Amino acid sequence: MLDIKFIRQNPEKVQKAAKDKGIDINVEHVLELDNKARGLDLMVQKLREDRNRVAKNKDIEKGKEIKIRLEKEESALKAVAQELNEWFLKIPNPAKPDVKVGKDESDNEVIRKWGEPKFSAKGGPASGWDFKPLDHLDLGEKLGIIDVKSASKVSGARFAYLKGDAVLLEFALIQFGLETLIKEGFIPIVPPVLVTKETMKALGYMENGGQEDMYHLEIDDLYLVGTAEHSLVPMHKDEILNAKDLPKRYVGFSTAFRREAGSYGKDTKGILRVHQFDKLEMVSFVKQGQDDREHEYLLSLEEKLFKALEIPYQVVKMCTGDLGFPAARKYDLEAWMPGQDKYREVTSVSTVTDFQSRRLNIKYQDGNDKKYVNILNGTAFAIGRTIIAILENYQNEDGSIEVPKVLQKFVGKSVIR
RNA sequence: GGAGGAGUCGCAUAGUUGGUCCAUUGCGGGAGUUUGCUAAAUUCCUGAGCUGAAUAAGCUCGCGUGAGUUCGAAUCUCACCUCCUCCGCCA
Repeated sequence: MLDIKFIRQNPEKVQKAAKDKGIDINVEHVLELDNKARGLDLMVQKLREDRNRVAKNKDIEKGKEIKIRLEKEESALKAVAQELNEWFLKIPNPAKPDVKVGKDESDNEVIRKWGEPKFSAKGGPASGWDFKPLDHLDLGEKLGIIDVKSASKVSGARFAYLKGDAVLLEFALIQFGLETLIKEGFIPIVPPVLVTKETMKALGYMENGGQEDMYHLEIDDLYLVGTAEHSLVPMHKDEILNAKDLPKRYVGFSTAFRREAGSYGKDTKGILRVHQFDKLEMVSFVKQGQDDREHEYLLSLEEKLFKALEIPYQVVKMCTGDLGFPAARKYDLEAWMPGQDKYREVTSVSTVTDFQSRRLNIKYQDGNDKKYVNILNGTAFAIGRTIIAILENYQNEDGSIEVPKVLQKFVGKSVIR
């Protein structure tokens, strides 16, 4: 949610920002409702003033008269305020000025690359590789560490069993990620994975069809989180943090649940796109105006982790059309995946500025002022996809897998065979 | 699931025969003054908004949430939510 004052003062800016994100809203209509609500509010306040004065004088007759008028105005105000709120919440967070205006992912920009893509079709055997790489599912099945078939019997499509050394890899990634981030001062958290509808709404993910991708438990009206962010960010709902305690950084470990509605037929092979996967997620709460710096910091940590794994990647900066509703800027880190001969998204880091903290009412006390915090979130490891990248990049001709050096002490071996 | 108890302006507290409560006090936080420093003393400010050029003045709302009773509710009624204690069940 934006500051209504900001919308009053910059209606055309807000309108354009929504358009850039491909979201259809009518700012003028919102301002009309706002105007109407303010007029009614003024009248209601005046009547209440009269009422209070009359009550003090114990003028019962006059009080009765005011009461009737007040009830009428109050219900009118309530109706307008409700309609206003409905439209108001549909206004997306504008992108930062440095974000490129674009329609969809085809307009995203690759801003840097790291590492030499192995097994690249372009470089091919010429670059020293004399066998054709397998994809993660072929490797995983050969090694007996990924089982999609059994999962489909038990749970349906887009689920998987990780077995044996894949499980060791998962826990190694978690340990390595935690070790790295705890050194940076992050507080580790295991959060709830079920949250209320109010929480999801407050996060701004129920707008524009966002609820389509979340599992909903009807009897209890609870939602399964799509990422730990969904329960980490609202942890401080309705709180006033101390400026001294900022920045506050958390690293959460949880399972993420996604319906993947609308992605039928896309990435159906293996565990690239599944309904359930585990994830290490970073969330930062920072002071106003410090989100840009924090954004670069979180991105640098993501890069640090993948550099440590020695997996080639590229950093992609999202254009306005690919940002999502609450984000003001977003970077994806795409790891090289030889099985597909392309880079695929493995992490994502966004600043939502004060968009979520307004709805969630998370402030900090800075001197005498109470200000809304800026919130950022980013992936440390999406475990499943990181395992894919490891299997495919570290494969040998015989189908065995070298274990990345930094993970060896956690896996307890240097080769998976 | 059952029985009790409780939810007050960052934290902790006072206030329930309805009417100087537009809510007490302490701590924390902020601004200033004083003492050479550390530290302490002391004054003022410290819920959210609205009208307004205004750091002038005034007003409204706010005591878990939402309804209701009333001329008037933190105080009365109802529903709901959350937390605590005990019992039952269970990883």
